[in-house]
Amino acid sequence: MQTLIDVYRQLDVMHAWRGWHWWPDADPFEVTVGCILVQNTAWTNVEHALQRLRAANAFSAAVMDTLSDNELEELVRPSGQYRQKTRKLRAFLDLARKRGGFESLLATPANELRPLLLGTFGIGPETADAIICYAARQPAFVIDAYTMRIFGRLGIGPVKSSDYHEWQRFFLEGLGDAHDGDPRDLFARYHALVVLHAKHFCRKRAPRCGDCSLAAWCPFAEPG
DNA sequence: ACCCAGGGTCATA
DNA sequence: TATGACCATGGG
Repeated sequence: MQTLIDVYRQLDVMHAWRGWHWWPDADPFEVTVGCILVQNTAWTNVEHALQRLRAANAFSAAVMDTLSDNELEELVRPSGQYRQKTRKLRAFLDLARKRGGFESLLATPANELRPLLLGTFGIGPETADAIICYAARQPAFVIDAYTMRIFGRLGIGPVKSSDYHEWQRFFLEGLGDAHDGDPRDLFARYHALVVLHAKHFCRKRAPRCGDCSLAAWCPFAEPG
């Protein structure tokens, strides 16, 4: 039986050469906006929206707040569900303002920040954890459809369940003390690798993951 | 011409 | 609590 750290190391060596890019260096507000825009949406579409926001110089809570609904909708349109997402961004901006600004909000400790985010329209468990992990840079393990798909196929985790917090508990307990160093880095990189891996190897309709080293562990892998 | 993507909300039973 | 409709654009 493979531990979660085993899988992590495997993913790490598999994708290190690929030159994967993620968000750690990006502006926290841009990351936050991306977390909301990417909901059930292909990342390429989000890129287009981010591009437009950049061109409009809308990447601060203060500036975005001055935009009308119509202006914001047009900027965000390529990411799909643009009216919903405008509402969601608006709700987040309201929260930030109530908490003394964006910086102040993200500086709030995770155990206090998470409920605040979850109480905001358009922010569920995954988006909240993604914001805490990648924008606020505080420890949070993000679970998404990819995570459950990959590990479900590997036969690891609460396989029969699709409950977010069951999966999250499984990872937090499983990683527990098995790592050294800052858990923020492990959590952030782990989820990033899962997403990257799934994009390349684990299509939704495919019965199992594609031709990767994890296939050796997959119970559905064809005998080699 | 489909199929679906790094979810979340709301209505119904 | 557990499903299902709905959101909506762009890439494969």
